[in-house]
Amino acid sequence: MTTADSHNGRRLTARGAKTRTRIVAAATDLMYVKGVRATTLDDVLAASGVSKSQLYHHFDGKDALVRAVIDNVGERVIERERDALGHVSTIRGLRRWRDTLVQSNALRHGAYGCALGSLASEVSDHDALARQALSRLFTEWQGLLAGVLRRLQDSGALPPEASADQLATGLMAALQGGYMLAQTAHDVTPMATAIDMALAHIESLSER
Amino acid sequence: MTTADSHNGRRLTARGAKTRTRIVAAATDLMYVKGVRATTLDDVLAASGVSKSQLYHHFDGKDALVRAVIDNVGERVIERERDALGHVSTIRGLRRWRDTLVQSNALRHGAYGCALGSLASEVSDHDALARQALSRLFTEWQGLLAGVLRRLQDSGALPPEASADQLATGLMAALQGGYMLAQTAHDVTPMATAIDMALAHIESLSER
DNA sequence: GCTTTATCGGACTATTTAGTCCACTTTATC
DNA sequence: GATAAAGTGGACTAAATAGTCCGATAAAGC
Repeated sequence: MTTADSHNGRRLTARGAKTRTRIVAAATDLMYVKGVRATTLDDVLAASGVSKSQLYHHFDGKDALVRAVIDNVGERVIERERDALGHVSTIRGLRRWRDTLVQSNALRHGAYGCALGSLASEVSDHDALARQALSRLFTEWQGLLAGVLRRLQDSGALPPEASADQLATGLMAALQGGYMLAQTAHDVTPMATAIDMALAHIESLSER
Repeated sequence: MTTADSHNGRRLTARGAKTRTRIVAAATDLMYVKGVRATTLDDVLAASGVSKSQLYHHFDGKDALVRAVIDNVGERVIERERDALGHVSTIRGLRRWRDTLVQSNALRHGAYGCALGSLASEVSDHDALARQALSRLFTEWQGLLAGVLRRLQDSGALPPEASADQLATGLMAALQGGYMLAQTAHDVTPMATAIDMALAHIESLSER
């Protein structure tokens, strides 16, 4: 993703790369807990212990930094989900995936929501490039879910006439909507209930 | 809801009430399309044609104004949903409700999301009072959905052992998650798919 | 009418925040 | 080691923005 760095063709020394990473890491954390707009560049500077000129040396401005954060969060989420879903081929495996997400969100009482989803709702109506990047990430994530569903079909645990893509969309919506309700209620229960309903539906398709 | 007005015990003349309404209406519109944080008080002033002293005369500050906007949006959404859901007692009625929401959102290519959901994700990590107000509104909205489901149970269209409350939570999550995915993709399809899956699940419970 | 209170306009202040600039240091390359 | 480019610190600027204040008008209550 080249949009995030303001100096594409430039040499980047190990020292520079390290600073850039520090900036993005600090911005990622801050924007997750405080929100994008509430996180000021000075906040990022203070948290990363970097000077202002460095930030503008590595990024064209706040929007570019936000896009770098999106890339960073996206990479981490996709990697996490690839590990969690890449080889799942049973309903039970899908339930274990659910348990992991719910328990991890329960630790914070659902307070911060989904790392990607929070970014999406905050950034969508401000920066079209960022919105598109997030859209691609959601698509990729959904693709991982669709892969699981197709493996279920291969093993006969899900009828072949079911649309894996549509079910994946529904499952992702349940997950994201659940995150949002949990965040608003400061209670993880609605998230768990929502995913459970989606999984129950998928499971029920093979029992008819 | 008394938290929104800074002068609770005070007299409020018809003129004053009108001004207050104008302010809230303008703020509601702006915050829906621009987002809460991106909407400045000067924006609200310009859009409502009101002076700054008036805004501070009626509200303690921006947070109080946001809470008034939440009350306003909440009232309108709940009233709309009460009209749309209050007497629904069939699956077909539920599908008509779905069609209305999807079509209305399709007009804007899903660009702005759910009026309540957008507020929720933006405000939750900043103002606890606002978050709680939104949480109550979601609960009330879900209650309307649960009412429909209970009427389905009364008429035998849904088995009595199903939990109307949990299904309502799942349906609301599908709706909100769908709104969010549609907003990110600028395409209403994922929202339609997500609600359809939730409705298919509800429908399937009576066919087993 | 008279008094009080609500309503109003808009200039003003203080602060925050994104973004600029320049002198200086480190690192890579030949 | 000389030179150029990357990296760095931090003061500075310009603009945006929340919030204050005061003088004035309109409305209400007696």
